[in-house]
Amino acid sequence: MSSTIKVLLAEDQSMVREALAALLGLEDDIEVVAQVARGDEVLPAAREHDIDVALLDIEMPGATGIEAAAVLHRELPAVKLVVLTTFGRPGYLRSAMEAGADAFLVKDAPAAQLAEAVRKVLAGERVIDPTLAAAALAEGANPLTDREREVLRAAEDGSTNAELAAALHLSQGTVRNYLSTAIQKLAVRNRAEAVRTAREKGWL
Amino acid sequence: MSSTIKVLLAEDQSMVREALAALLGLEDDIEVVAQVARGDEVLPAAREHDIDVALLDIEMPGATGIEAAAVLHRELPAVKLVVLTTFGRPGYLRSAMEAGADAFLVKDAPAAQLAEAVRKVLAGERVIDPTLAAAALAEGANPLTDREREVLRAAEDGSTNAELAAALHLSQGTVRNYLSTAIQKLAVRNRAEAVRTAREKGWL
DNA sequence: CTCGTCGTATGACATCTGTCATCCGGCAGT
DNA sequence: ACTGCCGGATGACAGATGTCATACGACGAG
Repeated sequence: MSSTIKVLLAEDQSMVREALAALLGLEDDIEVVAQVARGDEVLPAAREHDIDVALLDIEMPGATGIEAAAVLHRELPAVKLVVLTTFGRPGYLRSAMEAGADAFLVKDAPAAQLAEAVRKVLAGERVIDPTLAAAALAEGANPLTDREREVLRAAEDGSTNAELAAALHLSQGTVRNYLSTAIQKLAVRNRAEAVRTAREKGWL
Repeated sequence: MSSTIKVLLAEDQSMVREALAALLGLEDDIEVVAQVARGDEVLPAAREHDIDVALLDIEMPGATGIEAAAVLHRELPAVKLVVLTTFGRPGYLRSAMEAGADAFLVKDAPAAQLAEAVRKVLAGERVIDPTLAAAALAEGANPLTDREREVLRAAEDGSTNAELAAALHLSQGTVRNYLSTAIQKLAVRNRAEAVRTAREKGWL
């Protein structure tokens, strides 16, 4: 091994981030050279530190790990991307791969897989949970239009049609139409279930 | 230092759990002697390993960290309890303290606080984020009755009144009454918002 | 014993939500 | 040029939801 693998770690929960850093620190060939807590701090930190691999949590303020991955892929294509998430949602996997991720790990996988994944992506391999990959393929693509997603996202907190209409500059009837079509596409019975299953599939 | 502090670590996400173990492993005076991934495995593991401190994540299958804390407090009162959670919900803090927790940490606190908390609880101190403590006190107690909570919990996934009535062996009208009073108590405008704010406050 | 609260229930009413048909303008394929 | 889809809108209707008054038995506090 010529020199250590330089890793950027992006994860918003300090305790988890520093714990993961400690875990990776146990590996002789890996060095965590930068840590950030927000998605929008990833690119600047990556530029500053000349890293080999970026380890990105999806759920972060500022920008999601997937958005950060897309930016890194465009701006620093040599950097390998490992996306890490609590939720093994097939839609997340799909978006992550589209954003140029080289590996996709869920946090309830064994810890040993983390260092493994870092080494493998650097060797040019891709690391993906086969079960999840199958699920992502089986599920098909996101059937929702942009607007439908927007309305669903806005409806998540329990806003009424009137509030949604005001917030999105739409008529109340249009809001209901979008929700109605979304409900049908998702084969559920009301907006709450629609929001739920769309989230679950990673389609929001 | 007479001997090392023996810690049980309960957290369902392997990667996080093992990372936290690695973090604690860096401390000379602390030793993680047992790890479990489910709330209902806490007591047996604690019995087997003769531990000083239990570190309990709240969000776990089997039983929540708070439930596990209550059980440990009753069965092994000598064991100190550190409750750890992603969500700094005041209601969680309240329940954790009622369950006999000695420390309450949120995962986005600095990692150093974890080892600190372990040492402090062993020394008989209590460790609580002052901001969170203030919020818990300011918020007052949970105003919802048992049944209202049950119905709200059941309504979380978007079930209709008919489904809720069937699931809870109630009449449809009664379900609506409970939801109505819950909505009023929480000062919101529909069940979705009610579920949301109740969750947020840790009242479910 | 009485008062308040909880769990449960009903009926009536007003409003919100979900569905459907229908329409328009824009834009991408063929 | 035609077809189809998307974004946007309206109106009508049925069904779900939220509110309110009211009722009853159980139970704990006073």
